[in-house]
Amino acid sequence: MSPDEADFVDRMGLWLEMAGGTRTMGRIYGRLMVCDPPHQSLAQLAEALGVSKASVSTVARQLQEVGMIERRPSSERRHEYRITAGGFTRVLQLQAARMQPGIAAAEFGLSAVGADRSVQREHLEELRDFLEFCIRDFGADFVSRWESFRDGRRGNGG
Amino acid sequence: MSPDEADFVDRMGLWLEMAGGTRTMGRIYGRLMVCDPPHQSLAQLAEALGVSKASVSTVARQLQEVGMIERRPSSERRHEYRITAGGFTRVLQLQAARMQPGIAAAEFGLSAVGADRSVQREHLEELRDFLEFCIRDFGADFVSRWESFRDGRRGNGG
DNA sequence: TCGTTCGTTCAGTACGGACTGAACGAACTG
DNA sequence: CAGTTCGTTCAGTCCGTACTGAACGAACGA
Repeated sequence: MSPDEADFVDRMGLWLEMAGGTRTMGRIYGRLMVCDPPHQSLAQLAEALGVSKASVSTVARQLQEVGMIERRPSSERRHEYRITAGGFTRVLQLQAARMQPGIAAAEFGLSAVGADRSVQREHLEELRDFLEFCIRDFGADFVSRWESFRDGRRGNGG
Repeated sequence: MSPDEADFVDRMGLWLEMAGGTRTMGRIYGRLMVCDPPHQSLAQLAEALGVSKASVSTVARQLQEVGMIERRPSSERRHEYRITAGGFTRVLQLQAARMQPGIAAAEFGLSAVGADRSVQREHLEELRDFLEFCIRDFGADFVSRWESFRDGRRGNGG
């Protein structure tokens, strides 16, 4: 791995760490973005990144569970990890799903504050409505908007 | 504070904790959503939530910095904390701003991988384009979509 | 001026989680 | 069958951070 590639990998690690993930998660994803060939085994990732196989095993499964990377068997025991195309949209949708408990909390609050407290009820209703809107807006609408944006940019020549 | 209100406050705490924040942050915000009157002093919040003034001081400032609550002076020294109407949209926009370093990382990666590696360049370009799209889509477009959704629901008597 | 109350700050603690090393089971090679 | 490699799992460590208690500065009432 060239120094610039290693630098990129570390930047991805710092970025994902700042964005709420872990550094190793970002470094694994960054490595898979730039490695040649674009698929790697778990041991290769651990070797290239200088982290333990245990970390890669754990974190790679997390990345796979959220749909950021995919793992396909090369031999019976060995696996190849690679980037999932368009995995970002899935992450956004998973984030949207996290908002459901907030809706439940807001509705519970509405059952708790009493009909006479209009200001408090408005706060609760606005939270509930906003989260419902987010779930809807981050669903199919978002993906189609993203695809049209991407295709338009590609049509213009990157 | 009624038991149901306290229950709501704790649910908000658990929810924000799950969503990446802290429990106290969610509990303070939940308390401000349902308290009567809808504005409270720092000492009142600490008393009602059973946490130290130090925590409330720190966390309330964080909530204020991201625009979720506002603090206005009641006397010279004393302050009133209250919910900021529509504070959620600001949080989303702050999240969007966090994507900028990812764009920078992707562009750095593009300068590192060489023009012959098309697969890797596509990964990097897709990340860059996706993040740029998110920043754009979470901007004014998102707010206007949310406002029309909210007004439509209010018009229907939700 | 003095005492009280309110909010901030700082050192310390306690808890969670990211990461590691080692042990283990499961497949290829001879 | 024995030896090697690969991936998973688990106990343990280490570090960041959420939270507390106490000390402090700044404003009100007397």
